[in-house]
Amino acid sequence: MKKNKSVATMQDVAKEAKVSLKTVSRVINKEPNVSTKTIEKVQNVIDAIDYQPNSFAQTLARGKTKIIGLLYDTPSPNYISHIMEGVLTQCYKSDYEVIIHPCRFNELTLLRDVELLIKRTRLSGIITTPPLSDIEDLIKLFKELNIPRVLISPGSEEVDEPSVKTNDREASRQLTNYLISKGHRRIAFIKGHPSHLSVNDRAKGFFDSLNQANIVCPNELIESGLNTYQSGMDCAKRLLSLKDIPTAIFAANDEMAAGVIKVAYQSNLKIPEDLSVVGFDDTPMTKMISPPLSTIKQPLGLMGEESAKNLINQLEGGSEERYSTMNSTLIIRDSVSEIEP
Amino acid sequence: MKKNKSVATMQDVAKEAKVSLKTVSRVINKEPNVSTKTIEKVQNVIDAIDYQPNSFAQTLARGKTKIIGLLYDTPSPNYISHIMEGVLTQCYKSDYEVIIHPCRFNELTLLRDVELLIKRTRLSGIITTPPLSDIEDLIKLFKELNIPRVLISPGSEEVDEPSVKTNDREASRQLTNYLISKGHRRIAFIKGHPSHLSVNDRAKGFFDSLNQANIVCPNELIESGLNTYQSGMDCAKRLLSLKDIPTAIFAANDEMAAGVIKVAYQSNLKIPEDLSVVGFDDTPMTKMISPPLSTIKQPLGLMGEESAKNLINQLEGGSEERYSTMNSTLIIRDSVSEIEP
DNA sequence: TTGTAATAAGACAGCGTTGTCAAAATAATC
DNA sequence: GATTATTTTGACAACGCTGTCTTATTACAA
Repeated sequence: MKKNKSVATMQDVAKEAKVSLKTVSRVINKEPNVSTKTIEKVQNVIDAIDYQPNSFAQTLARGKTKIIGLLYDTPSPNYISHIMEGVLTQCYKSDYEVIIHPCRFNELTLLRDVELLIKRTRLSGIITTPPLSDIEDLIKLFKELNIPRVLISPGSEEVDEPSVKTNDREASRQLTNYLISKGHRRIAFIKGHPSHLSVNDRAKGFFDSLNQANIVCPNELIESGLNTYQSGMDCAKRLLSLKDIPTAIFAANDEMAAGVIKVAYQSNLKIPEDLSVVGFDDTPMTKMISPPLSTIKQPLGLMGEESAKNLINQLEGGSEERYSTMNSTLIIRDSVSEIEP
Repeated sequence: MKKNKSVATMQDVAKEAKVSLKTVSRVINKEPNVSTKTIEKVQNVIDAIDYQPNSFAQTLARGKTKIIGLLYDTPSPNYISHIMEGVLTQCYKSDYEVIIHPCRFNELTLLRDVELLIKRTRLSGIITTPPLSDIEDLIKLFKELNIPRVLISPGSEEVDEPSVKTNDREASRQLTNYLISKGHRRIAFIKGHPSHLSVNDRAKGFFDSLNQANIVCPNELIESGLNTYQSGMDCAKRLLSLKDIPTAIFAANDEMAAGVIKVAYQSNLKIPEDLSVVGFDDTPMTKMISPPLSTIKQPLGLMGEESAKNLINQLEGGSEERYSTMNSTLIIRDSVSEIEP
């Protein structure tokens, strides 16, 4: 009586198909130099007994893993889960596993944690999301460990690292153009968290547009938030207590924009009649607040897919472009009104 | 010249510490019958060369994995990311890996997909989130494959499966009590997606409360939505076009509640003055809509931790309770007003 | 002391694959 | 048809660890 509990192994296939182990291995890995007759014979047995290769044995024998680590620092659930979705989709296709790893930006142990993760799990490649993509020490670590990587939305303009970016600056410029086209001239901007460089690219687009239209933006109209609802409220309070309040406020993310709207209502301002507001990210709640927020949408799922594709390409020795830029798009809803200039 | 690129192996440790492979193995796995002197000696070497065991070799040799699969069906990003956080935390402590796997509830291939996942990755255990926790065929599959599992929030009252539940029914009752205590008598309820059983537990609590207070709820006040913002709007439209509209609406989740609020505003009803609204889930946006929504919060992170704990306990042969119930809590904000009965 | 039990350490064979190299089968050449 | 080139297959040793069994060492008793 054979052992029957455990899963089918390559031995079983080989015996059943009357070929050697190696031949089965060849069929599974689609290696060349196997006659079509043999392929068919082996494949039939594989299908018949529903054989699945043991990835641990494969990994051990090959001496390298097929695992990608996705590092994130608890940004919004919305952000990470869409990125994740894309990464998973792509990795699934190429037969890679994904290990999701939450990090803490501020922790002293971050570098050591990541180093241990890499060594322990033998990660073959890494994808980082903001704000991790901007931690120089982390990138230095990757270089030292010589581990392939892709940075999602790194903030600094010139990174010499494989990365997936969005044209946030351009999108931001367009959104500002839109405000200007609606007659707004006194437009405030609420910047994002100072250490989230990518969010601050958005400010650049804002200024691009203003410059282009020859509008000067007084300092009092530039606030700096922390990406949170609360900080949006704080900034809005300051802006709305100005003697001459802005006619429109552009917040670097939706959460802060929601804070602005809240404060505006508290000050008995109607939106968009008395104040126009726009955000950035197209988080689900933007549809649900009143009025629905005009904003900018990043193709998060695609960005995830693209980064995985890029990384896998590196791992498999492909030679495709290592930098890509994806298009964010304007979502126009009801939070902006036309005013007399 | 030795090979120096690759990572340190147990061989290296053994050689350096002048002990056998097996002894190193013993130290690493904290097996008994090693003298403290040897332990120290070996541990020093391990620390010195920063040795990390190769988990693939371990897995292969042990014949079983330390991997947990987390299955989900793209519910709200908020839900899954918090559950995930808890699961990861717990697994990290116990040295388990986690594979996150998105499923499609409706797909015909679901069962086969999951079966392949299990076989391919040699999952040692599985955690499911709603609505997957309610798919009987899936649970049957788990039984057949004899794979340890924990269901998060299964809908049916009596599941004979290890599970982590919340006292949603009770919380729901309390929230309804709260509405009643504020003078509301004509209260509408919007049920959730028919196939999301767990969401529908919430209706039960609603009726519990009404019965207890001897309030009869006419059928016209019971609507059935699909958990989405849009469906909340649809239901609200019907409810608010009744000749005698309710004074309060309880939606089985926040998204639908947000839809209700939207429609109420469109109908020029003020909230909470003209209509009270409550939701369920405490999604982040509930704080950001106007008025902030009263709702119920599930301890998602803890639920994740608890399920992982439960599962790992099963895997390691522990004998703790396999069913646990966690407390959801009322979050009272500003979406309910007191009315004259 | 000597013998015996308990404890500590080691030898060695797998675990299920793949890589290397050699052997066998087939095809191509003269 | 014999010889050589090419394609197809197989034997066997890793990969880095753990489980089992054996041997060496120490502790304990008589």
